[in-house]
Amino acid sequence: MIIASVCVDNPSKEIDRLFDYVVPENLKEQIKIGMRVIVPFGTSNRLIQAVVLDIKEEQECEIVYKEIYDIADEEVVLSNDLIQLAYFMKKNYFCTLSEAIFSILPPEVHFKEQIEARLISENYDVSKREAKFLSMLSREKYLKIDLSTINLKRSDLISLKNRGIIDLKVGIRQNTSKKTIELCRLKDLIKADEIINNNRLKQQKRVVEYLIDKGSEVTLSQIIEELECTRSVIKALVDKEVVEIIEKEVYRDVAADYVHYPRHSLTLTQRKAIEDILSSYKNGRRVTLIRGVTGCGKTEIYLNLVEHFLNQDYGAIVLVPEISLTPQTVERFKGRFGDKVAILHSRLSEGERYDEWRRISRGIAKVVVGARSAVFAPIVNLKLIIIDEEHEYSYKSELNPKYLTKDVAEFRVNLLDGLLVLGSATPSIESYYNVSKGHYNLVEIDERIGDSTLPEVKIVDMRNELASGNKLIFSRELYNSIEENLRNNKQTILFLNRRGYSTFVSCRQCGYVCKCSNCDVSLTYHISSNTLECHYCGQKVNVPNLCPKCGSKYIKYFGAGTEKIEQEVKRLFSGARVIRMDMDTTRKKGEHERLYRLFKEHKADILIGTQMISKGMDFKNVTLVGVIAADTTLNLPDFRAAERTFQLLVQVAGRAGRGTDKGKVIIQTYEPDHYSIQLAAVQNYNEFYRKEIEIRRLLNNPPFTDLTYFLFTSNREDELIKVCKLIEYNIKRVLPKDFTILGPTPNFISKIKNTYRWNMVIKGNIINYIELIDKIIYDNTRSTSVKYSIDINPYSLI
DNA sequence: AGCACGCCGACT
DNA sequence: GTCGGCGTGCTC
Repeated sequence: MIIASVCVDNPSKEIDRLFDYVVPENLKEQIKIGMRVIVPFGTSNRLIQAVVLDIKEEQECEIVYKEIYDIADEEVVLSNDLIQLAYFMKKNYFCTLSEAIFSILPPEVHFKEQIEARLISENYDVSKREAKFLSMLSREKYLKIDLSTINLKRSDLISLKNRGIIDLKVGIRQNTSKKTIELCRLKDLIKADEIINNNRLKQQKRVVEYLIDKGSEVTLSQIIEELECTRSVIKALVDKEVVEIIEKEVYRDVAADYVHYPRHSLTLTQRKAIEDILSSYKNGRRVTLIRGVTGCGKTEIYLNLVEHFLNQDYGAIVLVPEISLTPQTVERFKGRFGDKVAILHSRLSEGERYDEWRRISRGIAKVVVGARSAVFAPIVNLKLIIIDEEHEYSYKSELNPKYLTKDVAEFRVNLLDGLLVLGSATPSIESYYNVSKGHYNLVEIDERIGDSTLPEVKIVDMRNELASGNKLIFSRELYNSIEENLRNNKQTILFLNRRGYSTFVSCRQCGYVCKCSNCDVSLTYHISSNTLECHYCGQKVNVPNLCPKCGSKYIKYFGAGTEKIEQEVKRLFSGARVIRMDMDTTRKKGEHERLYRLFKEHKADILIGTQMISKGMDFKNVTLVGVIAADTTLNLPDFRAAERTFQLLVQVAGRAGRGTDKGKVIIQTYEPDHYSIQLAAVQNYNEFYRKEIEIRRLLNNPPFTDLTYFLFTSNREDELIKVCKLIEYNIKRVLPKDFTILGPTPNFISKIKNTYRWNMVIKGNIINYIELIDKIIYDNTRSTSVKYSIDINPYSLI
């Protein structure tokens, strides 16, 4: 008897183990490790998907195993290296094997069980509820049943079947259908001749002649379009067996319209960088970090590296932070490698992503360009992974498993003897630390491509502005520069990492601040909707005319967001054409690209935006970048605040002066002496690293230790506190003395959507204690209202 | 996580 | 007596 051990698609901790199934006779030849199968599961045998992880022969066994219902695809979906990756993730990220496996597979291949029922006997004795259901059924044919809309449970249906009242057909339905096109071709040439010689059938004759002329298969839609005929003409020919229609699977084309992107001649620096990377790879170095200033031509280096591996028939993965934000990168890769490139990002429809995924796994696409999850792409013969802007926080998954893309990529290249290239102008402290320890090879590039030079950066102390009587959001320096830029017909980018109009609304008489009723945060005023909005739960409320607490009418708006900047710009610089890009203006699909192109084509003079405009965008005509408030990220209670501020400022500054004209950057701040602002202004990464790494060492923060962040949530505050303390006590007993446990304490945002939040942080190398701690937390929360999430080395401790 | 089973109170 | 609410325990 052949037994297959499978991992079922169920994220629950309770069943985080393999289950054995008998492989039926008809599947014995086809079944392989890494295949997706459908199995009956649980007492009611509902059908779910699973992945085969082991196949073994067993002579006799005491347990009666169930049989595998069917295979889900013809091919293996999880290659051996990806299976090993799943185990790696389970071991490192506090997640179940199922969570790991089903985040490696594309999410859209999920199955839905489909139940159909038919009435077979009307002589029944049933309950009212059952009778109501039976009245919907018919004797003649099976009807699809949606369990969520009827008042019966699965077991009730089975009971009806067992009593001989209905018959059931249980099957599965794949959520994402393959897209097919209809191809038309000649079937019978003699009959075709008859049609041509028959003068009465003018339209049919045209179709046949057209097909003969083309000499091969033509799509149905093409015939209809070109001959301006209808479907019925072709249908008639099909009925006469003159032509036949075949359905062929097509892949939805994700970036069909690309223009060829020619090979650029490389600069000496670029050539040296490539040689360095490849020779260190030959010497067994798996990882190279490129630290290159913004605008130094990293993409061209990536393109050449990919080409180098493609020439040897190896595949590559290129990761960029949230790809839709950088249409340029897609253009370049598609333009250079054409159909060999697959694109994977979050804004693809399910069908599109599924198609791209299969193009990859079948080896049709050799290169994938994508966001975070594309690191799992089943590239055939994978040898190269590139992570651009490697420091970006979007490379850390916020969902379970909370993997760091770089770790996954490193695991994969180590397994496949491949090469990992990390690129950034401001590498993460962790990565650069790996360089200093000799784990990574380093390539540094300090010159920009062509004539463009690094912009001149000015730091403006906003305290002086206020002291000099300037109450505007813009300093005099920034104001004058914007005006000058408008006069010279140059473009300006204004950056502020806060959306909305004002960040909080407060009463000047009693100090009351408008807060969300569901969350522990202040509400943001949005002028476009004239409401107060909660950025955590989305609640919108009307602005009070009078203070809800003291009844005074001195309600005032404090703090500026992008909406306010937009309004101020329009007020102060009348005639300037303004585009605002933030979550509110780019929510609609395609809106992001539209605004990007508008600005690129110089249809606007000033671009105002949040984080989303800080990376990847390349505007030649931008000579001025203004950072409205550099301190917004600096003062958060987070050990990475300085690093994030530095990175953000360098990235934003890099948007200026990418063309021939020298750029200018103005950074407004209330803390002009802070080292991350000072060093960002002169773009001195090395000095920043030296300062920052010392602080990390002193405070024992990553990369010197692991930080494990536990978030506990519940809508019952008292129980939450009790459980947290209990967990802390139990963990303290098992962990060695060199571990530090911080907390448990209420979270920075102590309540979201009426759910209370407490957190706890453990400092120390935790990897060997994961299972133990996981069990303690699981046991202590099991029969309570407390939910938890665990994150190893999170990007933010807030 | 589902889902069934089983025990207990409410109600035609 | 039957309906349904939720605590408990299992899933090859």
